[in-house]
Amino acid sequence: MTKTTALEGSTVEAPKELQTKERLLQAGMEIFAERGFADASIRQICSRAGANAAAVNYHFGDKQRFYAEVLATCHLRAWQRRPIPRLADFDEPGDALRAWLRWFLEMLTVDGAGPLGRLMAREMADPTTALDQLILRSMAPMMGTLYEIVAALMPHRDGEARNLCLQSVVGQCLFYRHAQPVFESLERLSQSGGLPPGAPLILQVEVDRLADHITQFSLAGLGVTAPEDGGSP
Amino acid sequence: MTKTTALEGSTVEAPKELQTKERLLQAGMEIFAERGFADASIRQICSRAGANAAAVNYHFGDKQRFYAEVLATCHLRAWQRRPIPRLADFDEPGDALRAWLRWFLEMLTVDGAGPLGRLMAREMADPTTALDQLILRSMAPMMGTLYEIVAALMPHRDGEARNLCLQSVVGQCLFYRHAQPVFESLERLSQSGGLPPGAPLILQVEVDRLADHITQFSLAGLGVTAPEDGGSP
DNA sequence: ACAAGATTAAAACATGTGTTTAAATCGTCC
DNA sequence: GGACGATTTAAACACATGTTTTAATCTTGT
Repeated sequence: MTKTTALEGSTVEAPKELQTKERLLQAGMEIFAERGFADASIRQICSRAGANAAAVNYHFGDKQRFYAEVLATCHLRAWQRRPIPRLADFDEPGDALRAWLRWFLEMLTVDGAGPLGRLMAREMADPTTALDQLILRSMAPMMGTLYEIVAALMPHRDGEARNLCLQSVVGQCLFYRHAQPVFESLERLSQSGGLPPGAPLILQVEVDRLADHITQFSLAGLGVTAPEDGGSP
Repeated sequence: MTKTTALEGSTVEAPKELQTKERLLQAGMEIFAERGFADASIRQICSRAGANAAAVNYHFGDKQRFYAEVLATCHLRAWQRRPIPRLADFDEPGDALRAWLRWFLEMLTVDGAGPLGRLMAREMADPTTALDQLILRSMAPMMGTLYEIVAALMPHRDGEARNLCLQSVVGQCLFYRHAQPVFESLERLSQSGGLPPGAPLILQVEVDRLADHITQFSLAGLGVTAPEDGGSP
């Protein structure tokens, strides 16, 4: 099926073919995440990978199939780096919710966690033909595990109420991915004194504090607990 | 300052100059909203406006300044079509929150309400040089009015807690703009039977139901009320 | 009616894109 | 060592883009 006819049983640990293919995938993840599918140029990707401009077309066929493979690689590595927390792993559904939120927020906003979050956001902003694949492979399982947690937290409500609450939870997280450019622009504006005095300054927070806040806010919204009054210790 | 040296005191109600300039702005709003700044081509915009390919450069200088003017026009028309609900207009802060949410959701997701919501989302997904302008002119006032409402609803909390809650409220709304392509793709997938049986089907809801849900969820999250148990009548 | 200026129109320019082609290079096996 | 296939390289192709240019057309004031 595949075209790996040569260098199959070689004694060398890292064959050259996988070398540049791997470098292309790495560069593709970076640049597709930075610039999006349309704005990322094959020449730029090949340049960062230290390969010729025709390397992508040789190894992957065309830009679209290369992009699809980049998405698949992203998904695979993100999920094997840290598996998604499931309801069955916890005694209390509230703990499962907090763990899920921490996992989701990290994937979305922490750069070191891989570019899957950025690529998902880009695919939502302007979809390509690879959106269906991304939904089936990445998004649906994430939402499925969260739905189990939400269902355990509100067992007496019907599916539509659960879906609305699930979306309220997910929306709070997605905000911190989509608003990142706004944060940066606000920081820039506030340094140059271009902000009106009355405007409330929105600030970035660490993932742990975010997960704690969204957990409390959502548990209250779901009707599980009354929100704690604390916050400033 | 401006270059309107001719046709100034004409008796004609709709001078030709404003005709094509207005048509260009209209087509620009549509196509920039559909395809984003980079992917929208000047030729396509001029074609939809029934103008020559050089019309944009003649009337606005270049693509960037044209885009900035489109954003400004969008903002102006969206806000004069329906003013933003303010805290002072309501007796109860909860009513103000519900009205604000309804206004924000409509701007974000209802096509007839103008393309400002789409353009804001696009500018967040991959920013251009016009993001600062959009923040100062459109986003900051929206968030300012919401902050007043949130502050009235949680008078005993500090600014950081209020900001976190504000972002939780905004995130729930933004979800329904950013997830729209996912909704459409899910609908397509479910019709072709490509969805696994266990996957929870996320459905679109009307703006009024959304506003009600987010109001209840958020009031509970803010610690104002315990969420009602009802939902299915 | 005429002339001046604003507006349109068509064509060309420079540039960047994805992709293909053809030759050169490399690695491996007989 | 030499030959064969996989890989890399450089060049070219076809096309789309934003912008500029030049001439034509329209509008208006006198």
